[in-house]
Amino acid sequence: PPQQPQEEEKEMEEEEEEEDWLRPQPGGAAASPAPSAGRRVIAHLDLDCFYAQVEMIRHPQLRDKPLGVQQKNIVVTCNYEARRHGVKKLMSVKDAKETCPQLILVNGEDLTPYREMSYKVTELLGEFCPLVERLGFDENFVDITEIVEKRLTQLLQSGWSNLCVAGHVYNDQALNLQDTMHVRLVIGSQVAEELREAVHARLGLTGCAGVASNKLLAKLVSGTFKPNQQTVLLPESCQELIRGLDHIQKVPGIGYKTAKRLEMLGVRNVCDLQAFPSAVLEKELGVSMAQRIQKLSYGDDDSPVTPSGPPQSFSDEDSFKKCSSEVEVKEKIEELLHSLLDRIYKDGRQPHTIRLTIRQFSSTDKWFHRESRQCPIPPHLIPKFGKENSNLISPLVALLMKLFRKMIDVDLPFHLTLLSVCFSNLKDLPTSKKGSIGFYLKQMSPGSGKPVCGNAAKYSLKMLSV
DNA sequence: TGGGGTTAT
DNA sequence: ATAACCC
Repeated sequence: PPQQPQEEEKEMEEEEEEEDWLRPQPGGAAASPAPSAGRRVIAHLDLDCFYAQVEMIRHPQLRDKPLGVQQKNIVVTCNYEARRHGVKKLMSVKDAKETCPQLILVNGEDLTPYREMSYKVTELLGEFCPLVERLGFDENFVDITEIVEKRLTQLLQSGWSNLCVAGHVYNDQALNLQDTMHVRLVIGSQVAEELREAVHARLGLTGCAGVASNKLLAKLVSGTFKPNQQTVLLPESCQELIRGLDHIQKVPGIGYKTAKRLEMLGVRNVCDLQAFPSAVLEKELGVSMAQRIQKLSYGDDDSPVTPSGPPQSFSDEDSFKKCSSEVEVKEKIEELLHSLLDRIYKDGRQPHTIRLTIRQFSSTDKWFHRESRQCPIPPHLIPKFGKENSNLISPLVALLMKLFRKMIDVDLPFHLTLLSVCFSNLKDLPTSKKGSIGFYLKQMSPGSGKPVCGNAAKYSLKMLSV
């Protein structure tokens, strides 16, 4: 049973109100807790080899065979059977076939099935809790603080009985149920297990979860036990986790460029970054970046879980060996537009900006150097996005070709290796003159019994606050 | 090395 | 518009 509340003096801070009863023991090991841990409980969910899992659902007969997902000349991911045979993520098709001749490859250049399943996962998590943030197609952060808080209250009322951690505890650290944060994180591990079970039961997908007091730590800890397992990080093991990273680029938020700049300063690992003089770092990287990444190096991350909501942009791209004539460009652009218009139609919102991106061949500087031009979509075209309108294609192609000529002098030879079209600045459909949300939600398309606007209706609660 | 995404400047 | 970051 829990200790009784201790009727001691009110402390100077108004920070802790109802939980003086669970303070760490004065004699207890006061190892370094996560800085600014607060009392949040964050779960990070990371689906196992996501594209390969989706393909195994689409083709059940391939489930027990070594399976890879191919885009162009690359095996972008593969199932665990293939990994047992030595196939790695982002291996070239040639290497993969040599490593594992029985490897079965499916083409994954069209992301539609993955995108759809990805949003199903995010929406499912959204049923548990409103604070769900997507990271790519296969990861989600969930701020489960409120769920944990509710269960903690219930637990206190109903008596203690047995509180059990779900899954692994990082570093096998012993639990101290006198510590309120330990209790919260244990409850968090139970919630995370329920999230994973729901994703598996409803969508047939497995994945890993990490539970910790912030996003950085939750993400780092989720990978400790790898397929289909979960791990909770207790604050005292924070330094072990973060210092265990062998290179600074493994810290989420420190990418390729920043890692190179840090290396030039002699900063190679997380300990180096922790110990590096702040003033020097600030002069080198700017105050904001310097302070942020140095906090990250201590496992300190106060960034909130920001609900992603519907996508802010829709893009479609294709890469190729060579595209060197205007006619070819036009053909590729038309292809990209067809699938994009379909996606935008299903979303229900209207884009107000269009962008064309290209990559020009260069022997050095292999795949950097993309350029783009964007412009507003002419107002008279915008209403046409609501309908199944193929006559949008030609004005949009014309617009995109204008953007193309702003980047490329078509009278000179050129060599493109990528084209990409992006629609952004998405706005909800204007509300009808009748004006009410009810009217809006009841709009049906002629044939089906479904609302005209999928996501617009789905996310229409947002309109109430406008 | 693919085909996506986001935010900051 | 680009550059950085994420998957």
